[in-house]
Amino acid sequence: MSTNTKTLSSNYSGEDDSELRRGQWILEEDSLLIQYIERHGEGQWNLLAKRSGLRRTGKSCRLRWLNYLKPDVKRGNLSPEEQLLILDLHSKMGNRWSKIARYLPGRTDNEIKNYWRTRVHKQARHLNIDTKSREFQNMIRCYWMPRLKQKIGRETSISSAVLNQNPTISQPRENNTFQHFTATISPPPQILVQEEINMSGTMYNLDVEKQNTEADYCRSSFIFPSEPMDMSKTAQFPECPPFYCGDNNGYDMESFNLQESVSADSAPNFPGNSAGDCYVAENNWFDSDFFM
DNA sequence: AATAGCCCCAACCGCCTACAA
DNA sequence: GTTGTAGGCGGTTGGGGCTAT
Repeated sequence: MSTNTKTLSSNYSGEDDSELRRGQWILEEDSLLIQYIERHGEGQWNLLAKRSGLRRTGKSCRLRWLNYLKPDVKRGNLSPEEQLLILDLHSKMGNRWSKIARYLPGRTDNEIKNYWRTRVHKQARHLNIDTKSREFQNMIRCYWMPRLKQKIGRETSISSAVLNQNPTISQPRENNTFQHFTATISPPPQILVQEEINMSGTMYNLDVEKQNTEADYCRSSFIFPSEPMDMSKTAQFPECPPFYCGDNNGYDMESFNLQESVSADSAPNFPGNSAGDCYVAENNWFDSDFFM
């Protein structure tokens, strides 16, 4: 859904000048905003709203610019790597969308929040689990993230195979290879150093207010076995362990299917319950340092 | 083909904190 | 201490597109 395709509405020029406009932005408004920012820069949003000729609140102008018009805003579906990073960062930061967004260049806090509320909450709904519950968070860590890693690993091996078969093709340094992703993703600038977290072999300094129990929990060995992560092992992942892999809806989100796979009641048990621990441990899916 | 229902997401609101004047 | 502004967060809304019937 792009509001960029909208054109001047019939009643736009005829509206009462004293009234603030609301709702979808139109091309003319976008142009006005862009031109004003090109001349005067960002900031002073209330002043901008008055002087630019836009009949919008400063806040609305700011949101429109930051979430949509700013040149470096990335459009389109989140890659598996981005999804994985969101899931991981959310497990550490909680709903600190803007902070999470700093680790995903070009993605906005609103986009990440929408992703979380639509895709992730959807899974929780299907499983009849509260997203704030430990069960759901462990579901994400034990199944969802591994599946994303598996997907990333598959893509990597496929692209490698293609390259091997076509040695004349020059290898692009694309972000759809997990190795490249982990090697190049950089911590956001100007982040306060409060906590160091080793993520994918890179030390990140996360501005985490609370040293919450989730972060501690993430480090627990039964969630992340202690053996070093070997991406080649992703091929050993069960193709569809208790998951239903359909319903992609054009996104990379793997879905859980309550009926066919696992329900909240029958799910492998989580912390404090050995069944789930064993399941993960036996498959040895993670490395304890991989996302920490 | 029509339409009802669902999904996604841009945009909004209200509240909050931080900071400068 | 007060006020105004910017920015962040959580929740919500509404429109457009898609899908199932």
